[in-house]
Amino acid sequence: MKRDHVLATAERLFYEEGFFGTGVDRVIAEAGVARMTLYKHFKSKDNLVLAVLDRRADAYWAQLEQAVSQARENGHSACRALVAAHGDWLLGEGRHGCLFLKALGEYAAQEPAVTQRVVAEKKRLCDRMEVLLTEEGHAHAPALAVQLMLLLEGATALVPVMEAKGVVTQLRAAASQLLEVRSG
Amino acid sequence: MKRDHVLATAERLFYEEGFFGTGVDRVIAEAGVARMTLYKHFKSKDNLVLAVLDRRADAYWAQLEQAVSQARENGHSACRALVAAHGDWLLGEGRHGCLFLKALGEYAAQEPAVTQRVVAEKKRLCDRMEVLLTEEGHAHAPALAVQLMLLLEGATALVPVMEAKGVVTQLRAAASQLLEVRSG
DNA sequence: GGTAAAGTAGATAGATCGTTCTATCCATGA
DNA sequence: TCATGGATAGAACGATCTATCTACTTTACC
Repeated sequence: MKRDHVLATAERLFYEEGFFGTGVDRVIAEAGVARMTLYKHFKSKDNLVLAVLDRRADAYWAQLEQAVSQARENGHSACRALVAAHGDWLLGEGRHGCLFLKALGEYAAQEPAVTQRVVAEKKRLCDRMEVLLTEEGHAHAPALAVQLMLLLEGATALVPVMEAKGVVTQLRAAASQLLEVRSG
Repeated sequence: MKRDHVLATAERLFYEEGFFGTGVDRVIAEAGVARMTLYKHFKSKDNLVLAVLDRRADAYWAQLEQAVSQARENGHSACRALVAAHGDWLLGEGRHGCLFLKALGEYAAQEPAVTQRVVAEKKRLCDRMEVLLTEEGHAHAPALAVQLMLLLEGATALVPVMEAKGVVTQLRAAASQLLEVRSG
């Protein structure tokens, strides 16, 4: 299907050059499809943007949940696995920061659907973290989940402007420290 | 001067609605000045963007350094004061995240001067933190500075999508924990 | 082999973008 | 009083934007 090819191309361009900075002409040129092909699958650019966010979230969560499953099979901490998987994601696909926050920054004042989608995405991650923390017997799981979110989002934000490997290293170190103190 | 009024208006609009999302027409309309007044003070929109970043940095650093000075006068930890001041900044002026990273997201692929400016800004904060940590006798100051940066940037990134007061509360709590462990 | 769907190229519309230009207004100080 | 210079409104430029339309070609399937 051309649909996913357009989607993949749009995701890459939006991520590298911004949403407003990437015109529809650019997307179809790089995807090598006709303009009407794009508008057949997505009724507007806003619609395409939302579809791109969904695609990105799917890939991210697939990587995260696989790491969590694997940790469970090996009897390792799922929380640590999640943090580590986020770090891996950043090194592999996160060079330009968080696509969701990027979308929020450009569309917040103009497209409520984007705001809603981004808020839901971050809540999902925070909730997931909280569940894992609770399962592993941490006290104050909600507060600790927010603290770990700070580290994850901080790393995502800094990867574009600092040395990526160093950022991820310190992400793991700091998360370890926050997890140590309160765990049994 | 009209210059600063244009600058203040542009800063607000760029921050709330994005750089590409805010046209020059919008800036001059909200500032209540003529088009040529803007172009007399700023030779292009890109130029205006860079000036807005400088203005924003000035306000941010004034607030931060004042807190550091005050902490020193009272014999308190300057590191903690810096973290706390960043939290205060977020609650007051940080509703929509980091203006610099927002600019990076929109202009990175297109205007190298913006990238350079943003990288320098983040480096400045990290270096400042490292100096304060060293002064207060923390071991591994460079690594710890990055870890605290993760928390600061994470809080900045999350304020737009989560409850702001909770985010800042956990920022302080997590920073306390990272600072406790290694301090004498 | 024929039919229906999917994709193609390209023109087009209408809006908005950043930027420049002109012509007019109004304040200040000599 | 008059000149100078900054600010004004608004027209205009070419470029670019999203979106639509038409007409033609390819693909896939019964």
